Amino acid sequence: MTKLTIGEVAKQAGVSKSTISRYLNGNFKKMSPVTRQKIEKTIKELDYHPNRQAQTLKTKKSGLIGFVVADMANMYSSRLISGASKVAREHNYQVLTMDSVNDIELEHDSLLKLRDQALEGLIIQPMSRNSQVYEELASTIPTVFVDRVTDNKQWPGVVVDNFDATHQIGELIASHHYKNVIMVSEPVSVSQARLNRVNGLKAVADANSINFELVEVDELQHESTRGQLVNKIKKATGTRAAVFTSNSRLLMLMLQIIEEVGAEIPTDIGLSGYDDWNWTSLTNPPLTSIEQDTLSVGTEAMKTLIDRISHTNDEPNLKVIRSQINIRKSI
Amino acid sequence: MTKLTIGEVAKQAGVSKSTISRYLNGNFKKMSPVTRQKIEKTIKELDYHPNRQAQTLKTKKSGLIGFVVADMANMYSSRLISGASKVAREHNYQVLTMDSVNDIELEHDSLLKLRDQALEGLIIQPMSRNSQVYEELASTIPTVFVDRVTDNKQWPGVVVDNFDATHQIGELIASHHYKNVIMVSEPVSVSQARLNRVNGLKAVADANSINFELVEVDELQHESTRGQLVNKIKKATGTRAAVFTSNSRLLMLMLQIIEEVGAEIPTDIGLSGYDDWNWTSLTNPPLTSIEQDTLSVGTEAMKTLIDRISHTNDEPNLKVIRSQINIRKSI
DNA sequence: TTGTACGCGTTATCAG
DNA sequence: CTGATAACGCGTACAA
Repeated sequence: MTKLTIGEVAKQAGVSKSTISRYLNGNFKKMSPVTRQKIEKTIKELDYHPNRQAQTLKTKKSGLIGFVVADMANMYSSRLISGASKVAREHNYQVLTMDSVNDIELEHDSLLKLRDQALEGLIIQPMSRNSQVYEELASTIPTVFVDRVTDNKQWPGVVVDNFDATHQIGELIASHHYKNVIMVSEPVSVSQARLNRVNGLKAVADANSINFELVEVDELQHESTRGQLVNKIKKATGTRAAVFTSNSRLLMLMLQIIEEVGAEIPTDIGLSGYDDWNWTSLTNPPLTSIEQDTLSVGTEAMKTLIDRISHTNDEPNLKVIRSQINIRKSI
Repeated sequence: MTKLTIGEVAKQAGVSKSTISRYLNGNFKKMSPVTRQKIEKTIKELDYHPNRQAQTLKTKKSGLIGFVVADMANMYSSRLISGASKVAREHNYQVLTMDSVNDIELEHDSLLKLRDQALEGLIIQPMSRNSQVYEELASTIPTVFVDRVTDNKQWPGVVVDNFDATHQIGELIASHHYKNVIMVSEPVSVSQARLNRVNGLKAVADANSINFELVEVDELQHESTRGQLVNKIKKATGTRAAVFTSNSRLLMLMLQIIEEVGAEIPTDIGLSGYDDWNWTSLTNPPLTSIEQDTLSVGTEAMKTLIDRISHTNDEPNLKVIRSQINIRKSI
């Protein structure tokens, strides 16, 4: 059994390699229908399919796009890929995914490995605001950054509207005449995104002379953490306070605690927060929440990347994906 | 600027391409330290790195492993990839991920695309129990199936212990002298996994003459669905009943409903179920739950795949990953 | 309309 | 220890 190459097909079909190659690449303009059908037939018979590596070596087009995510095991990253893959598929690209596992060194390694793959484009959910490798890669192949902004304003990016989203929730809270806002978040200083979320909410609170308190919690599983939160809620109950959490777990935890304390939502206390898992419509009452459109971040990133690859649009730009505010009954 | 190839490096270093190639592939056995250092130096200076496509074309080793997941946007699939990627990285493989998006035709297409990529191995979370493409690919390159069993017993696979896990929970329930078990699940017949979960629990119930009821729910967001469940719980309260849910959303929903009804856990009613998001330790009381070790499914799959690639172990085998039973205070 | 011949960047076989 | 040289499988001027 001789291995199946374009040459073999040519022999079987009684034509030359060039003709087969033309057929494969859709150059039918100058090809007699006879030979075309002959080729089609033998290709089907032999079940031949061309070797991508050889094609790539020749054309420099691998059909591959690299995607380095911060943490594959995180819902956020995987939705990113999900959205990006969809668009990639529509444009006949395949996505080579690498996981940084929240480790800046692993990200570095991943990037280096991707560099040698003749990628046509690259999407990065960056661990840092800048780096030598970013520079090198972004200057070599079309690159788009997602989720986190970088220092270099020349690089196109797609991010989420953290400030605006909590700002909107803030407006909602203000319109319901709350007097206090308690924001529960994991440590804020380590993440620009968290900071933006705090600022968005705080801005409205300040503007409306609503009292704003930030509660930073860390070890959620600790009894003491829970106890601390229980006390906070007990004190806040009936004071026209609204609780806002910066992620889904915290939101669920607070919902639990409020029920445990016996307070009514929203009569005794308001509750809202980020929902990463899509469950806030199932509770009683259904929770007003912010839903990040991570999928769109992925699709938009891939779209702008493909624009760049085809030079449809080479302008540096930062796209902001609006979060969805699900207004329900907890505020 | 002439592009950087092995030939260019050779010229600069004053040696031949062959020598450079030897250097690149670590064949230092027969190489003077002098030339070795010379090469090392110029490679660093030029910042040269070899072209993978050319290497692959020559060696047939792409360093690529394909992974087709059922639904990238699903936590289960992404954890699978996460685990697999980790092992792949340790062995210097890269993972080419494709998303079937729960569509059998898209899976087919993905598989066909992967076929042309000179993959060294393939992992599939299959949409069906068998198919022509599975046969073709599995007979061509080392392949491992994950999460779902296939008809062909020759194919290695890694799955989760659905029956055993719920069976264990059943034992726990029985040991606490419950008289009724209410299992809440999404439609069972469409999924072998769900069926196994039901059967595992039912088996224990039957063996211990515990009354077993299966409640299938579909449209969770419907008011009527919720109403139906509320009624069920009201009736069950105080009858020594334990509720078990087959996924995380349902578990959360039931927790909510039980609290709404005013029943105490576990005094008035028991509660347990699958936890996909790791939140059951945060509730009050902390919930006894089943945690699937999806990550391990991914790592084990990649390990057996790599064994197959290196022919360390070519036996057909089905690995079963045990779920973790988190015994807490709700049963 | 089709075929010839060369090159893409690398590895491997063989001499030397 | 090192260097020619021939593949790997394909695309494409150029020629016919």
